[in-house]
Amino acid sequence: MKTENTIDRGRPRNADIDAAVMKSALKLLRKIGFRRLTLDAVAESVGVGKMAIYRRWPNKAAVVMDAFLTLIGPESQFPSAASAIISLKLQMRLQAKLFAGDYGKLIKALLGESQFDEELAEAFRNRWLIPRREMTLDVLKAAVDQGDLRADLDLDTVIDMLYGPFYYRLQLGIGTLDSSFSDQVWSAAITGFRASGS
Amino acid sequence: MKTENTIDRGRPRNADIDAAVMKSALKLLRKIGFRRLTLDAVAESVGVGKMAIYRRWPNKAAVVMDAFLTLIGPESQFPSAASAIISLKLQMRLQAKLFAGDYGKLIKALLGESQFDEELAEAFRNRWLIPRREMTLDVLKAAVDQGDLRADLDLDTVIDMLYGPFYYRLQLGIGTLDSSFSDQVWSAAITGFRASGS
Amino acid sequence: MKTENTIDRGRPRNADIDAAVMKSALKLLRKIGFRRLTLDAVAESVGVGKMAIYRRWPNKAAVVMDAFLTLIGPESQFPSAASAIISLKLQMRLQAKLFAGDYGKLIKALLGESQFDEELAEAFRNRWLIPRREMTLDVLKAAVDQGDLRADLDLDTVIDMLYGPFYYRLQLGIGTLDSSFSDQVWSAAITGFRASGS
Amino acid sequence: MKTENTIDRGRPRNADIDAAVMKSALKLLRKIGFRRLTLDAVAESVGVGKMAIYRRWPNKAAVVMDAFLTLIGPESQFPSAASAIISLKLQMRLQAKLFAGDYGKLIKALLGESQFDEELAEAFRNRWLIPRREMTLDVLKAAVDQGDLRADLDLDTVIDMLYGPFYYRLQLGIGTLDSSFSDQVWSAAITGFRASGS
DNA sequence: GGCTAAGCGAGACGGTACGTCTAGTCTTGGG
DNA sequence: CCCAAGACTAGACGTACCGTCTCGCTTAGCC
Repeated sequence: MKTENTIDRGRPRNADIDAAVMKSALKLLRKIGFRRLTLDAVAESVGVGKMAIYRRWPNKAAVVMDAFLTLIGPESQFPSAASAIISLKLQMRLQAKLFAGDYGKLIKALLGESQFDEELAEAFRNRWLIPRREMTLDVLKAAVDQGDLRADLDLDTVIDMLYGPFYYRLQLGIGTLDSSFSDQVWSAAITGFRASGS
Repeated sequence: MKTENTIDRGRPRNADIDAAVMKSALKLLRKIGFRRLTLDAVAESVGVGKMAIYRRWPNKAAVVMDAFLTLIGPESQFPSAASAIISLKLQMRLQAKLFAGDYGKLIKALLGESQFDEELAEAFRNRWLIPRREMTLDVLKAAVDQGDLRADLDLDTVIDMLYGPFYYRLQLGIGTLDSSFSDQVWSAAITGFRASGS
Repeated sequence: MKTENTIDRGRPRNADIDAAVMKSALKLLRKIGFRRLTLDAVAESVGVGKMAIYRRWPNKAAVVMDAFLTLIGPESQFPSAASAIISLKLQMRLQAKLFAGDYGKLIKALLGESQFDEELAEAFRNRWLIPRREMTLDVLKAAVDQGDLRADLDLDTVIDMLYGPFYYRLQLGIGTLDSSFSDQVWSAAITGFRASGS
Repeated sequence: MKTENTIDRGRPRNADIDAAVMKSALKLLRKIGFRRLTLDAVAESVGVGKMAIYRRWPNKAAVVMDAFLTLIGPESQFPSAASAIISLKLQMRLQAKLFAGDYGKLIKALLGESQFDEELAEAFRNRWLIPRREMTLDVLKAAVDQGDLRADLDLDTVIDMLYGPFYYRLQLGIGTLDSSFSDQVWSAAITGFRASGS
């Protein structure tokens, strides 16, 4: 996707720096939070000039976002299960667990910062949100095929109802995020959207 | 609530300043957003010293939050209707409309900032969220009494499922916030939580 | 001359800071030189924010120039003597001594920096050079009246010939700056410019 | 001086680069001055890597100094004349003209920068100043031989008195640099240092 | 009517991070 | 070994804004 049509000239960027910066950023992020995290501190801890960072990312938020997405990329796949809705249920439990832990803090911070930075928001949407929605969409379609959900649903709205409550509790700081909660949301949704006549 | 046990001495505060500051803050907020809004700018535009502001509010976020709450306070009441669930449906439509407009931007900013400022988050919870949840709770209880919702529900979770999707779409910047969306969420929830046997 | 027609409003500047900054600047200047002197270091050593400095002076050079001029202001007066040319001779010895010491370093740096900063150059001219030239001019006029110098001289050029060699040796780093040198310059000039017919 | 005892191996340096770099450096120097001149800019304008420059000169100042000296090298020789002091007079006029023009600016900048950079100062002394002083010294000795100057003079000081005023006016930005000024300095000096009894 | 306490406009203050800039060095692939 | 390109470290720069403090002045209520 990132096709550079220019030939590679000059000293190539040191890929280790990318990784080291993101790692350090995540570490500091967990320790002191987004606001108090400074790129000066990151640069110093990595033993790198600030320019090496600003050459790669436009600002602090972008660094952290990239770090987060790189870290979390492979996780939160849908578990395989007997039926699509069971797979969904299990995945929602994982999400609850994820949100309740350290990742939750990261998401809080990044989503918060995204409210003020459209680029960041876009990165969050494109690299975190949409891929996960796509996966969910596939599962929901399977559930429709399997006769567990009605065929006339707006599946986007279904997704919003399934996952909205997670973000809500995470951001608003109200209620708990555990599998009990997750299961309630799931079962209510499944009941509400169940294939009629069942 | 704000019981001052000291006798009022000295020059009393000029109440006009409170209003003017909040008004100016809201105006700037809409124009340039929370981040780029400075209290210096507010103070100057009002023709007031910064101290006059900091005497009234502890920080920038508090000013904006107060402005927001003062502005929005009377709105978003539950409309009266034939049944509780219909009243709920109408209120959700109002909420969708609210979130889609200028208020949505304010909420975005304040909720975003709340991720980094616990005091702000608390103010948001106590002065915006909880009052509205209480109202919703009453309506839901009425709906239970009226036989439209099962009696064994965790109503807090019900609220999360009803309103979570709104915040989700607002914060994530995905999808639209209109009465069609609102109605879908409502009807799915009502179906999912309907009194059994109906 | 510095008549401010605006009424004094707001918190007045703390005059101690002016003095402390200049003092610290001079101290650091002597220790590490102009180039390696940073206003960050000055600010920190004084326990002052950088803004407090930038509010008073536009840049590093201005701080140092001001410090220098404040420090040196009262010095290098013409000593009284039997005749004008003797007073001149004594003053030139003082100047040689001045240039050979710490002040010489300051002047080197400031004059060097002035080559790149016209404002600075102007300050140097107006607050250091011209006052001293005026004094010298008076002495030279007296010497003319006393019959020790011809009356048809361009006294500005005389001054250049008297003091040019000092700056030359200071800036070029060639030769020594002592009273022997000073006396040679003086006697050659006096001989060259002596009233004719002697 | 720069005797390399290693056999020439590998690709030979491209001699065109030396000239092109110095030319570009001079051009930029005139346009934006020493301070704002960057070797990055020079390298780019010449279409050369920075290393090609740093392989040839140790730093920015050296490049510019070299450019200046290469440019100015052949000029400002002593014109031949009937007597040594007349030759001196003519040369001083040339110097005045030189200082008043573009070369003056270069010298201003280089001498200014020399106040902060000992290497540069040394280059300036060794490659500009001293050669010219040597030439002047020869002329002054001839003048002594020809009976126009006393034999007991410290000729170094004589040189300082002859040329100091030029640098003084150049650096301090006071007075004009023309042949009238030059002649005044010359005649005063000649008179002051004339062989006694003449 | 004078006293006292607090409010007020203005703006200085310490602190802190920002993102930019440049010097001089290093590292690619290729000649 | 040279070259073009450009990444790299180091570190100062000048700006911005926060929340606090201080000045001279004003405005109330209390004695």
